[in-house]
Amino acid sequence: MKQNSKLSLALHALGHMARAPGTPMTSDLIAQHNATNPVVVRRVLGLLREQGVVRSDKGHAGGWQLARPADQITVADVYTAIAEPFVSPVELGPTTCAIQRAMFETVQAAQTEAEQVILRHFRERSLQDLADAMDGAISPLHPTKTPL
Amino acid sequence: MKQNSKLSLALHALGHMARAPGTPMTSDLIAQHNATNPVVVRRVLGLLREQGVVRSDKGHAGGWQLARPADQITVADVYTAIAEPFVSPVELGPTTCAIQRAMFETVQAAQTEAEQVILRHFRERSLQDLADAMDGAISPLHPTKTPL
DNA sequence: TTTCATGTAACTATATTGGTTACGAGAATC
DNA sequence: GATTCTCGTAACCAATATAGTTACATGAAA
Repeated sequence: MKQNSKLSLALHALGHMARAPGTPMTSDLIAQHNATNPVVVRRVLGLLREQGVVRSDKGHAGGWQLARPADQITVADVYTAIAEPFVSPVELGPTTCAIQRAMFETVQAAQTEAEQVILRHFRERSLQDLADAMDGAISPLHPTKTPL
Repeated sequence: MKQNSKLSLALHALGHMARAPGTPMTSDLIAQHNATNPVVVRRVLGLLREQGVVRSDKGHAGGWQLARPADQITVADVYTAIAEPFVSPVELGPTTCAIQRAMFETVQAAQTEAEQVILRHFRERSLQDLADAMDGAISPLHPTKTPL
């Protein structure tokens, strides 16, 4: 796995869950599909469970599945559950320097708006949209490939 | 120094340079002001020199100064010279999975627009704006504190 | 009771980042 | 010309963050 890997892992796994509602996926299976470790999968999906996005069950026929229909879960739900914003805020220690404060304000304003843009994008995408990609259905947000 | 430290260091230093045009600042002085090391300062400002934002001179009365007037250098110039975008693109290895590709497109679209937003903000700010902050002048982008 | 699966702690491995040391080169001063 | 000041850069070290791994406990179904 590489960077931003948690979100990739989560979205990929949930996308597949969206295609087989009611059929739990095991951490082991997900790990294999993503060239990683079951424990890592549990760590990531555990964050989603805390936010009520997925549920997990132990024992035979156990595993992970969506907590509600795929069209009622947005990419933003997953993104915020991961709790790792793309733009991590700059920090400003105690300073008396007006230049530093001015710089900080500028950077922070840009970062805040950037993060909002990301959330806006992600709110417009459901897991169902991702799952539909497998049927060759192209999302309305990329009309370039529309059949006609 | 902490995270995003390069940009902070650079903007802080250049902000001060903007207030004393023609007077070079040494790496040593900048390092002290930022609780870091002269070598680190040279590494960061070296990136800016490559992009023609600052110049450096050796020997007595040497040091760093702006390569052009402060009102002709934007925060975006500095930001891009640092070459460390706030939103680092997700990577997608070779995959045949349509869900992964759909996910990748969604994330990438959001990231691209977010980065554009950041650049737009930064292009509207010059080093002169930052320097003016020391005179109590409040930037037009934060009219809340306008004297009246 | 065995097996399957998650839950979680603890440790290890690796990558990134910044800090440090060391040495070289050019420019001004003495 | 020698000294001093400054940047330029390579090489190494330390700290941090992230993911991978092992180990063991818990709960549920067969």
